[in-house]
Amino acid sequence: MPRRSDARERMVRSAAELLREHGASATSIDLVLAHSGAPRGSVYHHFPGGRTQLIEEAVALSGDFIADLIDAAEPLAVIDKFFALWRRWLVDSDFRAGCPIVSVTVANETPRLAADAFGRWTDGLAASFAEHGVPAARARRLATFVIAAVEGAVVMCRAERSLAPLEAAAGEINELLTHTLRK
Amino acid sequence: MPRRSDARERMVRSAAELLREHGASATSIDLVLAHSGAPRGSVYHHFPGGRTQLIEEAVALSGDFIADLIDAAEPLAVIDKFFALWRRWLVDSDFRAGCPIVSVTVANETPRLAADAFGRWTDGLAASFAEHGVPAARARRLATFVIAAVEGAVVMCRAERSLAPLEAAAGEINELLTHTLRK
DNA sequence: GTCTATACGAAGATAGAC
DNA sequence: GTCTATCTTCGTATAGAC
Repeated sequence: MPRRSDARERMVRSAAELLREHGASATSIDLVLAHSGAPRGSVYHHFPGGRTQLIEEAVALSGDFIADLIDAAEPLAVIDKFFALWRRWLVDSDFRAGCPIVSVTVANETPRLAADAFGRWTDGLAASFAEHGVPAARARRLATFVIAAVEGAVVMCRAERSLAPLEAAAGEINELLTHTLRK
Repeated sequence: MPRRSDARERMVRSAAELLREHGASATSIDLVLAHSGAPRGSVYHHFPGGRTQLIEEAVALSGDFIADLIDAAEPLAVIDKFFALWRRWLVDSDFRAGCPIVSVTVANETPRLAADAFGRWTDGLAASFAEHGVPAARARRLATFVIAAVEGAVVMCRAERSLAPLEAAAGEINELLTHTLRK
């Protein structure tokens, strides 16, 4: 028995995982409880805002996690880590899990927080490109493009149950960046 | 009053539209009925397979629609039509509607038909690239990459309520293709 | 912080009348 | 082809005891 309950944190983490695997509308309180093992009785104690608050916190957590991953110096190293993360999530879930931010966006839930996450990722990647000789405007366009390509590739990987689309994106993007970044 | 009922077709079209705007899990029979104006009483007459069959037909219809659009000769013309379609769908829906195939994929509904749709789009685009001097293997990788980038950009556009991500993808892709295709 | 009980609506699906 | 129940399950949310 934990010294103090960690049910709240487990619920947020479960919600984030369920968003990735089942989509936003299917991520119900019941499913989160079953997945996290948290007790029903304290849901509205921990989340007075109900399901909405729970989803919002899961989106914020997921956005932060990837934003932190992107905040590194070397652009090509950042890209590598980015692709490695998606490769792992896809394979570990047998191609059932994708991006939680995409899940809430296509369900038109928490659009504000989704835009926030995409914005921070873009900022981080663009800064990394800019530090390596790419003009600011192009750096931002390139960062947006890279994130879009990866997100789209992840969706295609899930449908096709194969890493091929992600590897296609990795190949094309590496080639593009090799020619664009100042060495 | 129509000579024979067109309720069935209206339901499939409504389902496709609702998939784009509300996601797969939220596209309920009730919502389709309200949107299409079709009568409740004949749902299981037209769709003995219930909601599953209705969603499947909507996915197939949407997949066909875009596959037909892609089956054109000139690669750059195809890309232009592809981007124009998404631009229009995003703006006309005030950034609330995206790709129905993405919707069913992130909800893990009808994965077979989703893979089918992506596959046909990829085939069409790759064939177009190959006819213009791109080696077969690269043509396929490039086609996958382009579709992934567009799909990801559409999701980002919805979150940010802006066409910027789609225009970033359009710019980068046009540049890439200009250098890759045989003139 | 956690429990049980409960209210209420929406969902998918079926049965039988017309 | 369309109608009106009706069944069952699941969803969010609240109330009050412990």
